[in-house]
Order: sequence, then structure tokens, then C-alpha cells
Amino acid sequence: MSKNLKEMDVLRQHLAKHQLKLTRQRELILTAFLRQEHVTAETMYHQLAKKDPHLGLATIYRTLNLFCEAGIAQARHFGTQTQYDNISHKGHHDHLICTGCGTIVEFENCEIERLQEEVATKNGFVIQTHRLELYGLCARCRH
Amino acid sequence: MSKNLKEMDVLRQHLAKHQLKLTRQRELILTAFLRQEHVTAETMYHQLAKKDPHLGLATIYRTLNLFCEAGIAQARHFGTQTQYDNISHKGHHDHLICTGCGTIVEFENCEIERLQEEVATKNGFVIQTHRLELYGLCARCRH
DNA sequence: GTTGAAATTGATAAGCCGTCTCAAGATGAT
DNA sequence: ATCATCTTGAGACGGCTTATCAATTTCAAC
Repeated sequence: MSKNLKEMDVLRQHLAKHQLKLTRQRELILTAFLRQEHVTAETMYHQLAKKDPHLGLATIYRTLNLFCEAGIAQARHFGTQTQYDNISHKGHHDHLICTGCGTIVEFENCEIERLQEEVATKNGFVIQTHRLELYGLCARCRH
Repeated sequence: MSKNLKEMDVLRQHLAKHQLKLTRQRELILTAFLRQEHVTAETMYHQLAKKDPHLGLATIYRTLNLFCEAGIAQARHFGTQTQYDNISHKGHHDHLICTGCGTIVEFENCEIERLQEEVATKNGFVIQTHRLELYGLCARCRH
């Protein structure tokens, strides 16, 4: 629970700094968001329909984008949809994707991350986020 | 020119294997495509409007997707649009992307490639292709 | 605790990108 | 040259996201 409080404080500070207000909806969406690694606006819409049937889809989009600006979430385009990643879940953001059956295996490799930083620095960049996807055939699909 | 011939052969083989036909439009689009590292359908549409004012946007989308299936191009979602990358530019298919100004710096890092293979093998995968994008701010946009 | 200016919400319209549809035209095996 | 088949172009369509706007909520100042 202390973890959620931390994120809530980040949000509160961001709101204060930009003259925005803390609403019931924003609290509700943040709490639900922090329970998962990555979501789409649509999935949150369905998840939260039980708790608040009147919560609008537009509000969810607006709020998730707000989280991105506050540095709590990170948007990522996956296929045709936008995934919102929970930044506090470090690691496991890279994907091995089987082109045969569609299986997705998440992995993390510190050495690769380190080399990425190295490349960025060499080019004068400061990395905010990254995306690494390896496409291939899993053991089963190779037969 | 020998390089273009090679890609044209790859396309020809793919077409033959799938009972598809080599059309004037496909040749035109391939030639223009091979001159660049990455394009969007929209930019090609404008570029080619001079050579063939009647070339439709749908045809460009269809053809670029065909190139992906033939292994000549690779689709990548950037922001709200889809970028089609020229795969024949070996060694420069990884990207550093500035979230400020949109600048794209291409790079290659053998060590990262090696580690990717390692991760894949460890998980029973054989890599066919991959995608690595580092998002951040370039030196200029950081001020 | 009231008040009131300013921000937020929900519902829906609008927008954007990419795909689908289909009649007209091009291709290429025979 | 023929003709079955594939392709094209133009616009309609569809999914995802953002914009619009009247009604509501928040919160700082009384």
C-alpha cells in the first residue's frame, strides 16, 4: 500500500504544479492502473465499469495521458492500439514474439540495457524509454 | 543498380510463389522505396504523385504491406503512423528516436545483436527479425 | 460551510489512419 | 489473341483516440 501512496503523491504534486484537480475518477483510475503492468484504455474501461458504470472512455484516455505527463505511465503503440505501461514495474518490458503461434515471452537483460545507454550517450541522447521486440519461431512452431 | 535488381528478384520470386502479378505500380513503388531508409505511405503518395498522379493511396498501403510479406520491408508503428523500413539497409535497422523533434538516428551494435541471439536461444526461439527503438531527447531538444 | 471561478466529466461528434469494397482495367499462362 | 485471375483507384467504412460543450465537481477564499 505504501507503494500506491508513493504514486499518488507523484500525481498530487503534478496536479498541484499544473493547477489541476484531484478527482474521484483520477484516484479510481490510478488505483486500478497500479495493479497491472500494462493496460489499454479499453480494458480499463471494462474493468472499471463495475465500480463506476458512468465512467466515460474519454476520461480514461485523458487520465492515462495525464499519468504519462506525470511520469507514472508510459504510452506504447502496439499494433493498432496504445498500451499504457506502469513505469514502476521495472524490467520485463522486452518481448520475444513467435511469428508462428503469436506467443509472447517477456524478458529482461541488463547487459542489453547497458549497451543501449552506451549507444544513446554516444549519440548525445538521453533515453526516456525503449522498445525491443525479437520476432522468430518458438521451439514448437519450428516443427 | 545491381542492388535494386536483387530486391526486384526477391519480389518477383515472392509474386511467383503466391500467384501474384508484377504490375507497373509495384515496380514504381519498389524503385522509389529502395531509395530511402524508411517512409510512410503518405510520404510515398506525395513523392509519386509527380510520376503517376493517379496512383492511389490504397495501392501504396497494399504494396508496402506486400513488401513486408516478401521480406523487403518492415512495418513499424511510430506515434500514430506506420513507418515502412527498407530492410536491405543492413546494419542500420535500429533506431534512436528523439521524442522532441522526431529526428531518427540509425545505429548498429553487434554486441546487442549477439545478446539478443543469446536470449532467444535460451528461450528456444530462432530469431527471424527484430526491432529495437530507443526513445529519448537529442542533445538539442534537451534545452 | 458557502460561494464562485476554474477545472473536469460524460456523451457524443469528429478526426485520423489504414483497410475493405467493387467495378473497371491490367497481367500473363495458354 | 484469349480469358481467367489478379490489381487498381476511388471512396466508403471501421477502429482507436481526441475534441466539443453543457452540466457537474473541486477547492481556495471568504
